[in-house]
Amino acid sequence: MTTGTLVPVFAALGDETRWSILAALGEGDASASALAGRLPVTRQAIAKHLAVLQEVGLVEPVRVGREVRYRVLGSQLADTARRLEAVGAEWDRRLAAIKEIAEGL
Amino acid sequence: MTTGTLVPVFAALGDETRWSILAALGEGDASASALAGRLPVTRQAIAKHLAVLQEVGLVEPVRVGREVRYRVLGSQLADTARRLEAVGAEWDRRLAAIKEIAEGL
DNA sequence: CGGCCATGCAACCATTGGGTTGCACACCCG
DNA sequence: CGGGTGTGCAACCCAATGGTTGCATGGCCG
Repeated sequence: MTTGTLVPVFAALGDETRWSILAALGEGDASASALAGRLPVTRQAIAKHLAVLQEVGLVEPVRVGREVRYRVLGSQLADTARRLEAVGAEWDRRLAAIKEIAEGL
Repeated sequence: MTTGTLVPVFAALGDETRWSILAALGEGDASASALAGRLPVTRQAIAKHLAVLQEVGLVEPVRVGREVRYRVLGSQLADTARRLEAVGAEWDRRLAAIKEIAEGL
């Protein structure tokens, strides 16, 4: 049910490079070029990654002079975590109920 | 840091079809063939998905007679959720600290 | 104990997607 | 005000992957 816009977020989180970007941003906002300096990929590749991260709301652009810094949004991560936990709990609950019925209790 | 074996789980969760499979399993264990009955994909496709879901520990095979039912493991989902939340909280904390410094407080 | 039914494996196809190079543009700083 | 620096856009490449069909296999159930 609560599957809504959740899947794209996981798709975004299912890439190692994206995590390095997020980790780097976790130490302070940075531009695509700056990130390209400390990661083993091109600036353009990073730009693409930042685009998908922004699209799912995990990151936010901030114009500073002529560059565009990106800020990681931990709150979105926390939100996703909560929704994920809810789904898992629901399945556990339902399966427990089924198991009880199956065991004839 | 805690990036360990987390990414593949998200990659697995980043697919709509896989979620339908998980949702279906959430209503009770089922075999690949049974799932193929209620989903608009081939049995073989489902088998592949079940393989990747099993590999990241989101699902568990259970032999029943000559068929192989699959059980969804909500606990793994809950665990993933907790780890995700921890990472998000960490980033938020660090960024808050940076912000304070930047503001010269 | 024989046939049916579910599984497993393999080859193949099309699309997505991460990555690159190259170029155009825009903007700020000196 | 001019050139370097940072962005954006486009074309292209290759590997991964979601999906299919087809066939082989193997184990229950009647």
